Amino acid sequence: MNATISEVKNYVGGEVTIGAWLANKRSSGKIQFLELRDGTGFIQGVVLKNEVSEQVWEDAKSLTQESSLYISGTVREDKRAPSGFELTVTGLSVIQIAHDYPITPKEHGVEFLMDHRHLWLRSSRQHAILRIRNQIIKATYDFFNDNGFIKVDPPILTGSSAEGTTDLFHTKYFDRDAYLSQSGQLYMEAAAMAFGKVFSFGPAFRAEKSKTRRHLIEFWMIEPEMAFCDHEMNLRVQENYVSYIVAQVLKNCANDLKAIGRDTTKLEKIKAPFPRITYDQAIEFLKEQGFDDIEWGDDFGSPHETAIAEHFDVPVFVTEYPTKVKAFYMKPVPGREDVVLCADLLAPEGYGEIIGGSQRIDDLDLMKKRYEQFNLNDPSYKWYLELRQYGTVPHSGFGLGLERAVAWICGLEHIREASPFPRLLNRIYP
RNA sequence: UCCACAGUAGCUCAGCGGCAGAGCAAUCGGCUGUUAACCGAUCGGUCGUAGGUUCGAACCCUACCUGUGGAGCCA
Repeated sequence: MNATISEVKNYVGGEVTIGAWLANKRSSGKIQFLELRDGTGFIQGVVLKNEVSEQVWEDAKSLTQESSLYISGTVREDKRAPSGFELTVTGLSVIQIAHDYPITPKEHGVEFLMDHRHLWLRSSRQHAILRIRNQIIKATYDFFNDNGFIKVDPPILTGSSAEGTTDLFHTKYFDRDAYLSQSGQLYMEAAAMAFGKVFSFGPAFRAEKSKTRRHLIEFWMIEPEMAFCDHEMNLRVQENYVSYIVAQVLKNCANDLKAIGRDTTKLEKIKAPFPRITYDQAIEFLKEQGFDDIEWGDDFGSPHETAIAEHFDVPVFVTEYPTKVKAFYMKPVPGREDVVLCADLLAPEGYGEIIGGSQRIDDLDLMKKRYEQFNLNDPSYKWYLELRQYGTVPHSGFGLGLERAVAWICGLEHIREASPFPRLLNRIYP
């Protein structure tokens, strides 16, 4: 019977054949222990010299780390095995003997592992992280589909920048200039005016020389946008969504969280509603904490964000930032033009901003004024202004960085492990 | 772009002015319950690159290259 390692528990006492790689091997004269992996899990195969043919014994002896094979054996429950099951080997067929596999069972440095990312993905730790990433992706699709959103995909190649602040990757669009998208938000606003509630999930590119544990050059972003939705409703969607993905990971990835040593008691506290503080209050708080390098009107630096987030053990919304430090499309707080209806969601444990969101300007005249202020009268922005011209409505949305969420939920030291093939400053290989 | 730290065997590191080292990996041998197995042996080097100081440089100095951490910017 062909089986995967994850299915082996259904065949106790029976004989199975598994396609696998050799993760490690320990031998002892007349007994060999083969640590096998097949992508679904790990199992130990036990080869006994006086119970198998000479050929099987010699083939087992020839196996090296990451050699590929089909292996047959009898499934047995065993308390000594980490998974509870072992395979008493009856036969094996070598596909390929691998020579000099670079990643050994000992420790390695970051540079070496990143150079071998295509092989590093085979390790149990990377497996656990990427399975949790997959669970977050699945939970994202489920959450938005179950709440009346439809997925609409914004373009990746664009003729102009969405916010004008960050550096974009430049490319050619036949004989014209084009850029890789840093955000699909403006397009999602158009989609929201067509479908009501929409979300996107796709790659974003930022050509910034950022070099920290929180930054990727290419990352995946989830960007919901909702018509007839104000700032307050927007925050509620955000806290419900984040609580949902954390709950789904806790429910469905217990083994993976254990494999990477995540303290799940910290995740169990992540339940909506989340605390909120205004920018005004945050500035006051920072002054009390002894920060003298920030004044009202400045955007927060990393140390400021960390100080605020450390004060809470759940994510915290910082709301109503000064108009001048935020994007041109954010709606001012009624009766107070100097701050806008926006919020950043700061993750606990120093993981920084995982969501940025706002209510958007719906007033045509105000948006025209912003176009003047931000010099957006280029024809490529005309369509965005027209969204306010033909049946404008209050609307809001946000963007969540997938890898930052993965890094936080997994408790990773660095965001690079949250992406299968991370693009970092000076690294586009493999 | 700026600041800090680091490049020595395939990998992780020690050596810090006087003979180039260890553990792991690899290769060979031993062991019937191993879990990063263990034990013995063998193999393994342009000390990042270029220049300088010195009787003598892996070690001190200068420049460059590469990497890592951080700042700014952001999700």
